Amino acid sequence: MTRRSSSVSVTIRDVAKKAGVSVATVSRYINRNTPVSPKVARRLDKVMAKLKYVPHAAARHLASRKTRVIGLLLTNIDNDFFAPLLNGAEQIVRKEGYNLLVATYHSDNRDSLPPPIGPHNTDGLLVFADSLTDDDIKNLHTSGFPMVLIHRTPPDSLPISSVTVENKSATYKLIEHLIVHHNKKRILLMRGPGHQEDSYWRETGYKAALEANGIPVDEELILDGEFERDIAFEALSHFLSDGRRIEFDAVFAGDDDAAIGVINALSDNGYRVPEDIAVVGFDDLRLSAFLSPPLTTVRAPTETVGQIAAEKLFGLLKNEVSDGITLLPTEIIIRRSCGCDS
Amino acid sequence: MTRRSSSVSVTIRDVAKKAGVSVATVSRYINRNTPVSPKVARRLDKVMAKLKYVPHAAARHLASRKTRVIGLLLTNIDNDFFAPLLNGAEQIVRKEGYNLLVATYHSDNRDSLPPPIGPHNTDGLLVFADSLTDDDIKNLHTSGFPMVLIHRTPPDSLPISSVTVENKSATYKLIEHLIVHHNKKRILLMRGPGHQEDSYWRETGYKAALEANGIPVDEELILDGEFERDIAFEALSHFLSDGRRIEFDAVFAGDDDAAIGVINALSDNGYRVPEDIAVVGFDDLRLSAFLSPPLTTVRAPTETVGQIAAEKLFGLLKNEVSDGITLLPTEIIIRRSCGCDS
DNA sequence: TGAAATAATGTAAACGGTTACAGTAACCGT
DNA sequence: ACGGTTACTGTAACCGTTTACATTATTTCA
Repeated sequence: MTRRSSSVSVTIRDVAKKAGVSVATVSRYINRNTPVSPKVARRLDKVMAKLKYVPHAAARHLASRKTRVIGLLLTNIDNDFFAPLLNGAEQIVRKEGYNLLVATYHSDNRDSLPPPIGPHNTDGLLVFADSLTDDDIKNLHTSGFPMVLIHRTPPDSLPISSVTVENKSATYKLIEHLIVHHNKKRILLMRGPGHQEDSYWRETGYKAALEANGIPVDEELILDGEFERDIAFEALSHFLSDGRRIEFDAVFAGDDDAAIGVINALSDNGYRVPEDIAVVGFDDLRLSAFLSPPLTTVRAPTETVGQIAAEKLFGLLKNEVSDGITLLPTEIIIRRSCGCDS
Repeated sequence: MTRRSSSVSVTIRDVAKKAGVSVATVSRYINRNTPVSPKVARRLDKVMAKLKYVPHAAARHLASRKTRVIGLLLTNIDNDFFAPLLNGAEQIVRKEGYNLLVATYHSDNRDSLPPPIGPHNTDGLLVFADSLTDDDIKNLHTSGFPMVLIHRTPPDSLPISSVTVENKSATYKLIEHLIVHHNKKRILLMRGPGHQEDSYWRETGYKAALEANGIPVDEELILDGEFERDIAFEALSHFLSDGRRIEFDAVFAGDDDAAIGVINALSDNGYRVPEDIAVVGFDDLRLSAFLSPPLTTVRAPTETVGQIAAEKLFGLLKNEVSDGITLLPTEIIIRRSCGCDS
């Protein structure tokens, strides 16, 4: 027994020597890129098994200039929205025999460190929303680095692959449902994060629906919910305890996570949902059907987004050309929080 | 403009030449391990910024024999249980300037590939439950590879760090609550995955509580829920539609995810929760307080588990000795699904 | 049968860093 | 003024693969 752990120190040379061939042959057999005689193949199988040889990833990466790793850059993890996204991406990555490096970062962090993942440690990047600035994205793109954007479109209409979901018309339908089926006229909006596209298009859909139905947009009914449960809770609680007592009869929470905060704030203040105030969300999280009341929302195919984004990235790695932006359809899901009894 | 992307091909030698120093000096400055004169330091800062130099991770790994990556091996991702775990781990990993490689694997996959992450591409591993077999773990341990187990204890009482949560006494209290406060006598158990320790201890706690209260354990009241919503739903639906109509008045679902399946199966079959059947879970997922009815469960500090596990792993990397198994406390959370009106 | 084509293998130079070892320059105390 | 520190800096070997190129063994076919 030597001092060093065997599994870490057995190299391709050990295998080559023991099998009586050159390292090149071993390498070729491992990578299956040049045929090797059946005799040698069998011998190598045995030797590698006996020695428990595992190729050293870094050496491989250095020599081949491929990491066999793809990176997923998120703005945050602690939100039930991200689990299906990650899951979808991981499925494809695993199927392709790659590894997945997951990191959180936000383009606001300008002062601090550069993104922890990029060309130096991955073969390609899945970039969620505002995890990177437009400039970061442009730089990566001009350097030819494979990348697909998630829930955002490319800056300057650059030909960068992107997959996102339809926000505006789904929101429009959702708000119109509130107006025509439930006769709501004072619908409060919990806006999402400032620069996020989902946020922008949902707000646009909201305003379009109001206007199309002759309801003026009242800026006093627009709060910042940031697509986060706690922030939405605080924002609405503050709004409710504010002396001004502004009337409203429904809330579009921006997303389902914020909707939970909204429902909480409402019930803490003695409002019943949906009898007093209707609440609707967006995303259709796994939990949304099980809330009390079950949440009327928009179904976004988040796991599929993760899968398609990863598939596109692998397409890029295989030198296929970027196929532009994929907009996945969404559908409104009527449950009880809007006042329906389905 | 050259053909190759500049950001990928600028090496430490380019920096050294342009700054008029040797590559060793550049390396030393980057790694801050040997002091460098202030003059040179300033020059290097400028040159590296101008050239947009980013050290090539693989080359670094190969030379230093450190990857600055830690691996998280899960059995699956698509369960709200894993988001906080991942989040906790990622926080610590980021704080330490490391990267996180996430993979799913299961020790059942014996036929197929070896685990995608290990000594060849990480400096240490966070191993969740049964993602690895006992043998895999023993091998890694004898080779001296840093590793901390999550939600499982070491095989053969080996001195491997481990962090998990208290299952048995919490379950005991939960079941006893059903018996003494709600007078339940026929409590159905949805068992978790076969070899998982959480599963074992929860079943043990369940049986101990029944016996301590003079209720015989009835194997007919034990179903396999696998800690998964859909499986629990199917198992219970099948049980209910089975001709035998076995009586029961409460369900311990094993975990909260399964509890959702249980509640669904029950209401699909015309039972009211908790009036007809009480339901309790385990984990206290983010969503559990918002279910209808709000779920009585056990709070497990999953995000903290992720943090502590990662911290322990970094301790190991800094050559601290394994500090054995950490058992985090759990507490029962009474809400309405057990029949209480809190 | 022998030249040409084909298949399998070997040799050795990268890949881009780290670090042991060996210098050199400046400083210090006597 | 000089030996001994101290503080940086440089040279070059090495980390474990891949792969271009060279070489050898085996077929193929006129």
